[in-house]
Amino acid sequence: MSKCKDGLMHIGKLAKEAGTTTRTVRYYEEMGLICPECRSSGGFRCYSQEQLTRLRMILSLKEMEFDLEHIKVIIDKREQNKTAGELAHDILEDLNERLEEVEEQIAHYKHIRKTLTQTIASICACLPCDLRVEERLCPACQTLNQPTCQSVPFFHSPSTAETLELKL
Amino acid sequence: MSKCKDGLMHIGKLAKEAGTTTRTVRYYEEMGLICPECRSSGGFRCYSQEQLTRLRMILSLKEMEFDLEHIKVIIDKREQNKTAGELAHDILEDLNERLEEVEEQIAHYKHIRKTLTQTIASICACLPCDLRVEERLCPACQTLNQPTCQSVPFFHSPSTAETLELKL
DNA sequence: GCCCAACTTTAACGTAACGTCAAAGTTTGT
DNA sequence: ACAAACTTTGACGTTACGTTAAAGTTGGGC
Repeated sequence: MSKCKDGLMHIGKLAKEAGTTTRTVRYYEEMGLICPECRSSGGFRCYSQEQLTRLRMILSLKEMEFDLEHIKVIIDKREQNKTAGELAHDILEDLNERLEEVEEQIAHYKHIRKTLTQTIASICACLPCDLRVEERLCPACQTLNQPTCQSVPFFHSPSTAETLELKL
Repeated sequence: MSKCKDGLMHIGKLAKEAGTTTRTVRYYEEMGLICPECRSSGGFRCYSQEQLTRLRMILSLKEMEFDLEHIKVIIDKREQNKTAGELAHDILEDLNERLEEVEEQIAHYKHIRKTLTQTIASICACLPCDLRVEERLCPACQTLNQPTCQSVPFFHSPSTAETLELKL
């Protein structure tokens, strides 16, 4: 298997151990997130367990969908020689902020889900219609009330759509 | 105000009416989603109400976060001269598929939320610790059980982290 | 008819986080 | 010493526009 001096490893091993790709590791290096311990005489990157730990930390933060710029800020805080308590205080701010954003994402997608289910329901009403696009509103649609008809313009002539709220 | 012949409008008016930007409209044209009715003698794009309706439809689909390629497929279905019922059937497939994706998004973010709240809880346990990074695990952390200690490596020496699950 | 403000045109670079070649050099095992 | 497997740097592609920039067009007022 791949050998490297001193218990160090090349980029492929590092990536596999952390469950990511070599491209990702190189990109993180470009972004200043991680840096090899040294290079082999031929120029290969060599990493220690310390780098592996750091990479795993980065990936854990990425799972929480922090952007790389933010991750950089967060892991750099470790080097600032604060006490664990101070560090915890700082990091908790980031985590709580992120938590709020995630709550917003959940609310956002719930809103989309609502729109989708409503639209689906109203379009179901169009299933029995045999008219074609040029023929404007079918009688069934004409008798339906506003909310149900919101999706109608999608199927019928645009000229009739002007007076309707376009939900789809 | 801006005038254009025949009740047509230039791109700025169209964008404003639809609640978007001129750049977006031009981009959609590039992508083949929308196309001006004609051009003025000087080369300005001129749009009719029909285009406005189409643009609004596109934007409605975008609110449900369909990607543009998919939106193109969906709105092109209107031109296929099917009956409204057939069309409804087709579109419902797209909407239901999208609905499933959205459900997955919600589940995904709920998972992240869970990870975040757990991590926050465990890091709170580190708040009273006065030790610095070089000093390895503090006594308090050593006596804590596994789940609570998962976040410790972030604060302490990476060399101690090897034996712990890295959650953060 | 002329002028100017407001609008529009095309072109092109920037974004975020990598994926995916490509061509050339390195390690490693045999 | 040779080949397979790995690594290197470099560079373009992705999505849906935002943001200048430089130059041309419109429309209204005088």
